[in-house]
Amino acid sequence: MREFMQITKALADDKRVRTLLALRKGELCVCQITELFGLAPSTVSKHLSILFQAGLVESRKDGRWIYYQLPGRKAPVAVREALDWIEKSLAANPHVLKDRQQLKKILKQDPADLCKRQTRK
Amino acid sequence: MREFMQITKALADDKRVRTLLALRKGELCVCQITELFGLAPSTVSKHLSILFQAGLVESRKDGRWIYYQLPGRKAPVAVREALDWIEKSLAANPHVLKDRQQLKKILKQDPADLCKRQTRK
DNA sequence: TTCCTGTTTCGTTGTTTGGCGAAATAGGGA
DNA sequence: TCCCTATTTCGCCAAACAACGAAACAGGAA
Repeated sequence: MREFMQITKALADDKRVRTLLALRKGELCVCQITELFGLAPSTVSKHLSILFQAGLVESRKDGRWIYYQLPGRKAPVAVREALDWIEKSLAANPHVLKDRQQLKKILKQDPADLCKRQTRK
Repeated sequence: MREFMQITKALADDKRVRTLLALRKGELCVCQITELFGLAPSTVSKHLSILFQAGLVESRKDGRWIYYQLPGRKAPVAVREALDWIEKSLAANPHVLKDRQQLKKILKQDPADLCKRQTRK
């Protein structure tokens, strides 16, 4: 019950749901997600921590960079079903499609530049 | 997006999730759910209103009594998938089984008596 | 009509949560 | 070693939220 409620609470914020949808196409580092939403890096980090603790994302460290991705096939049923549910319900949503367009632009840029701009703003 | 987030927010509270699971066996009136959780009637009413606005429950009026139930087959996909997800993830959960035992006892009592006791407490 | 009662609405209170910026952490590179 | 930088942690604030009790709202019964 506790674990399940951690998932539902993690999904009760649109930024976190949109993060999961953005990760469908592959892993992203914190600064790329930060750029997508226009939030402060610390805020995005908190969101990712909540998703992580619910088991909805995994993370991988590469030097100074931390990449987040959707969990693999061995994830708990509750997690897999949740991700399927989101996918089915929102795949065609205008807001989500807009995010994907925006993400395409972000992926063309150098992540290091994104980070530098974010810390100075 | 807005509608979907209404569903996720509605599910981000364990009383509301447990309410949906309690309704699997059939409709319940407010005072029966109130008895199940030991909350104030006004609190339960608010919870049901949130579930209703998210489309996760339907209601039926019978005199002074209002019965809540799970939505029928014509409910939106996002709602049906959400209910399936909850069912699959929590059907065997100890806490949920305990609720079901408690609900059995409640169903044996006269709803009118439940209500009277609740308003006086 | 006037009661009685199941439910909802309203106003208040204490807690949780999302957001930020500043400071701390961790991991290259000079 | 000492910087530089990507990310996290911490402390704070405002908004959102769960809970309650009191009052309002139905709808049947007298």
